[in-house]
Amino acid sequence: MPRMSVDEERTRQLRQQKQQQREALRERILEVSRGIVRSEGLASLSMRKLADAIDYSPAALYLHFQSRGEIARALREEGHAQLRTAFAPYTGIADAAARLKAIGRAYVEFGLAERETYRLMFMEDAGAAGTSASDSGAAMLSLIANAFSELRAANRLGRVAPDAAPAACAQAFWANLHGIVALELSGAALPGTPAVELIELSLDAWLAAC
Amino acid sequence: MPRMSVDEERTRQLRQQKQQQREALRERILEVSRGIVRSEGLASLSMRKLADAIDYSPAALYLHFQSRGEIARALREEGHAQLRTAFAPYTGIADAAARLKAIGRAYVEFGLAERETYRLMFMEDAGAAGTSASDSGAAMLSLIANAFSELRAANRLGRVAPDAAPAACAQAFWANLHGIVALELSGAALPGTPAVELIELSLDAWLAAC
DNA sequence: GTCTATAGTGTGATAGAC
DNA sequence: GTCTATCACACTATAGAC
Repeated sequence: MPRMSVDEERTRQLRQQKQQQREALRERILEVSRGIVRSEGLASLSMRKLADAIDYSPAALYLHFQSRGEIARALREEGHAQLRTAFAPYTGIADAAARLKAIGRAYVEFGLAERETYRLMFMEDAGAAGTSASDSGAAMLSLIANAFSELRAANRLGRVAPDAAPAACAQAFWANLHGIVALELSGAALPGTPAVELIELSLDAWLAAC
Repeated sequence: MPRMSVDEERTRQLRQQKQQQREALRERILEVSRGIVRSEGLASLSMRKLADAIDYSPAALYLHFQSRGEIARALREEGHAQLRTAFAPYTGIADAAARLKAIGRAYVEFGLAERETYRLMFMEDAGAAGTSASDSGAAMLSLIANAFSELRAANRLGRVAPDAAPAACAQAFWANLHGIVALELSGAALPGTPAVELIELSLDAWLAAC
C-alpha cells in the first residue's frame, strides 16, 4: 500500500463518497422505475413521472441514464436474472423430463406473477436496441435444449420427432410456454380454462411418454 | 311499390347518393388505414397521417368513426375474417388430425405473412373495448375443439390426456401456435430455427400418434 | 359535411443558469 | 449535479365558421 499525504487521503475519501452517492441515486432511479413498470407497465414509465417520484428534475435522470430506453434495458436484464432465479431450484433435477416440467411450470408461473415485467422481457418490440436474443434467453433455451438432448439420448422422446435438433425442440417447447402466458396477458385467452391447466396439458403433449 | 311524386323521387335519389358517398368515404378511410397498419403497424396509425392520406381534415374522420379505437376495431374484425378465409380450404378435411395440422400451418402462415395485422388481432392489449374473446377467436377455437373431440371419440389422442376437455386442449394447442408466431414477431426467437420447422415439431408433439 | 384552428395533454431530451 | 425553462414534437378530439 503506497503512502499517502493527508490531502491525498481526504480527496480519496471524498471521491469515494461521491461515487457512492452516484450509485445510490442510480439504484434509487431503478427502484422506482421497477415499481412503476411492475404495476403500470413500461408504457407508463415516463421521465417526468419518474422524476417526480424521486423528487428530482427530469434533467437529473439523464446524468445517470442516457435515455429512457437504457432504463428499460436495465429493467429487462433484472427480469431475466429474476427468471433465472426462479429456475434455480429445478435445474438440478436429475430426470430430464421432470426437470423440463418443473421449469415449464416455473416459467408460466413467473409470467403470470410478474405480468408487466414479462411483457417488458418478451412482448415488447425488440426492434430497437440489442435485445434478448443474446440475453439470458439463450441461457434458458440451452437449459431446455440440454434436457431434450438427454431425453433423446435415453430414447425417451415418444412422439416428438426423435431426429429433430434439440435446439429446435427447445424453441418449439418454449413457444408453447410463451403462448400460454402471452394469450393470458393480452386478454385473448378465453376465461374458461385457467393457464395452470393449459400448462399441464402442454407438458403432457410434449412429455407424456417420458 | 307506392306511387311517388317527381319531387319525392328526386329527394329519394339524392338521399341514396349521399348515403353511397358516405359509405364510399368510410370504405376509403378503412382502406388507407389498412395500408398503414399493414405496413407500419397500429402504433403508426394517427388521425393526422390518415387525414393527410385521404386528403381530408382530421375532423372529417370523426364523422365516420367515433374514435381511433373504432377504426382499429374495424380492422381487427377484417383480420379475423381474413383468417377465417385462410382456414376455409381446410375445414372440410375429413380426418381430424390432418385437419388440425392444416389449420395450424395456415394459422402460423397467416401470422407470418400479415405480421402487423396479426399483432393488431392477438398481441395488442385487449384491455379497453370489447375484444376477441367473443370474436371469431371463439369460432376458431371451436373449430379446433371439435377436431379434438373427434380425435377423442376415435380414441386417437395418444399421449394428450384423453379425459381433458376438448376446449382446454384446443386452447393449449392454440397457445402453441400463437407462441410460435409471437416469438417470431417480437424478435425474441433465435434466428437458428425457422418458424416453419417449429410448427412441424409442435404438430408432431400434439398429433404424432394420430 | 367539411373545413380551419386550436385546445389540451402528453412525450423525450436539452440549454444554460447556478 | 441539479435546477428551471423550454424546444420540438406527437397525439386525440372538439368548437365554430362556412
